[in-house]
Amino acid sequence: MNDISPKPNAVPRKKGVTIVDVAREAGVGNMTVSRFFRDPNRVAPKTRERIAKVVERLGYAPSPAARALASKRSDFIGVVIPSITNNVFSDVLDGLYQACEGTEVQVQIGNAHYDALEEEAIVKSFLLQNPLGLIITGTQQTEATKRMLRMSNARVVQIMEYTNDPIDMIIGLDHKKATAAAIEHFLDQGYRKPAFLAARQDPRVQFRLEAFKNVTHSAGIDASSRVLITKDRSSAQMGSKLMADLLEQAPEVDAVFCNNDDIALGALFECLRQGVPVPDRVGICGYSDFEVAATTFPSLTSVKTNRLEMGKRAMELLLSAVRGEEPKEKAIDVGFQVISRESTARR
Amino acid sequence: MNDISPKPNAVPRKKGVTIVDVAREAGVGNMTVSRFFRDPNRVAPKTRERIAKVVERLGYAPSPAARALASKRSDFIGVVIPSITNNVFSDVLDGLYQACEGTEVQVQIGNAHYDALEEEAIVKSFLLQNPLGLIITGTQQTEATKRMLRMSNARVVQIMEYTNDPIDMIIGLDHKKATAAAIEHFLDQGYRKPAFLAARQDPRVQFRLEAFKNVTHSAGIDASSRVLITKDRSSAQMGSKLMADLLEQAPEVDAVFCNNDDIALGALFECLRQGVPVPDRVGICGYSDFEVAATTFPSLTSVKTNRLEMGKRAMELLLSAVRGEEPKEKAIDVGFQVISRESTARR
DNA sequence: AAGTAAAATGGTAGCGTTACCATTAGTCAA
DNA sequence: TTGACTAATGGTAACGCTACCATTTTACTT
Repeated sequence: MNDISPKPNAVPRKKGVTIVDVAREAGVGNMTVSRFFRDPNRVAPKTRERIAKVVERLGYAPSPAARALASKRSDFIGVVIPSITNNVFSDVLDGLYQACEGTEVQVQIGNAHYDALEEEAIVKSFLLQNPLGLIITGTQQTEATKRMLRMSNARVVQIMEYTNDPIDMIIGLDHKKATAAAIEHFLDQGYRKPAFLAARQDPRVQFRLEAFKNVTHSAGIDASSRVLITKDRSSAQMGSKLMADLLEQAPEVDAVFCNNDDIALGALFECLRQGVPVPDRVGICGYSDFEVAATTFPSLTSVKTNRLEMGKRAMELLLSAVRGEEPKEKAIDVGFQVISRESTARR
Repeated sequence: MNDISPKPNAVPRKKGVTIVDVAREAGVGNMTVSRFFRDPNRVAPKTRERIAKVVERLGYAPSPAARALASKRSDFIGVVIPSITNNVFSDVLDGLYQACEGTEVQVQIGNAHYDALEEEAIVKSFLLQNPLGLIITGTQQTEATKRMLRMSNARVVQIMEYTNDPIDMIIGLDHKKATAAAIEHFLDQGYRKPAFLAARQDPRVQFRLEAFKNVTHSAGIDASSRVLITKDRSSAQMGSKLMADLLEQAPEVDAVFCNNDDIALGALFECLRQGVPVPDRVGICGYSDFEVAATTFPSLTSVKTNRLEMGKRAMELLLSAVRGEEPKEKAIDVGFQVISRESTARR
């Protein structure tokens, strides 16, 4: 454990106005001032006004640390995601932040790097601080992580996936269904030799692969030689590389399902580079529906996963649970849409 | 101010092991245990070992809240950025997080939405918590913000820009120089009618525009009719739109400097769509050098801004300052590189 | 062995708030 | 007016740690 603590010579802050000063000036007890902040309508309107004035004049603001210590509760929400750079999560984050704007909650982000043990360590460190709640990605936590979360009294929202057996609450989508819909879209368009490109890091790739196998199998198609999965992280460059490999290994391919839009983007560029006509010779379907998908040429069919909404609702769910309003639904499916564009519009 | 505090019926956490328990079990005073965590080599090796064992056995971990209250100092670092979804910042964030991995600091992110007043509010709320330090984007803070920062005793690192007059410390690059280099690259390639596409939200656009004007002017070029700036946020779709507008308004254009790679990507696709040959008819240069730039077709010339490094070093700088090691350099220029690729490779 | 400086340790009083309960003021019906 | 209830308020003891300084050990000289 690296020691980051400031050396004794580091300057501490000046001391400020405390709740006691406010109470004295306003001619009330400190509990009343405390209440004024915690639950304003438990203090009489007149008193409220008086306190407000003093607070304003003195520039008082409650100390989060003292609050946390006295109440054994801090007002932050820990968010555990597997990557900060992956666009998928920045959209979710955006939603999370949007939903807690104007509230007093603080958000703290932990980056688990697609590693369940790192995730466990982050959760442990978060729980130590008695967070209001935690938001955590997926359902593949270690047993120890799940146990800690269950034993703690922090509320927990899992995101990105959907299951009816959440640790506490969950909001996400069914990646199998979403993938199945995409593959069926290929079949509808007359594609018969689909491929599957992915970066292994994301555990949700597994679900999607399963769905891919199921759907192709029921359609009497053997696509097993067209499944390419790298263990590197998802990126456009990796998409190009996978596409190049695919065209070499399985030149018969006529449709490519990419596990993320960056991979799809790379695949698309590789086709442009090699002069492979899209969508006629090869159809391409991405996953996530990044903003860029609508503007590529040809524009990119993708599975929209409503991440902004997911983030927003996850935070709302958590906040309402924290407030004591037990949500009617503890598992929410935000669904998906196959956005059909030019890259799969075979004539 | 929205009231997020849990209602009285919300469950507080179970009480845990305290420093006193550890001290008792280890047969030492609590100050020694406190030291054990704050500054291990101020306690004798034997004692240290004894404490370590008890800590392990009891599963003790210090309470951040109590620490913060008693020491008037908390161990978090506030990061203020103008957008979470903009890839530019996710790279910086990644660097920041990398650099504080393994340390005890917590990172808290505030999203200022490209709004100086919102930024001010965030800084205020951060300072209330006596952060170890703050990392803040750019140099365009309000006067009030700057004053608060100067008066507080939190260390501050500004990022993204470079100036020799930082609030405290700064690490970034000179966007004027970087832009000038890009435009000169255009001129070197024989382009004579450059254009400037941008989304106004980012204050650094202003610097880049200035450089664009200067360089074109000194080259005896009047490019004023080829400056297109939208106030919407930067995106590939916006890039396509701007490019389409540009081709209509100023068909003579032969080179396009885009203020961000997503805009460049959109512009590139628009050219593909309209059958405008890149780089022969029009050269395109992006800014930021996103990962995708290397894999587009044609591959995209871009100004690399070393954001990961910037993030890492910003955090390192801050941490060392916080530790009391006064950095020799309080203003660091991480520089840039014009990465020349196919999109400006005119024969 | 004694003397001195440095290293190691500990006692205690806060830090600024909230929980818990007790008390006082206010409201309304009879 | 009084009783009976509710609303409003306040006193005080934690909460778990660190700062400050005093004290005790240890290490090293001579």
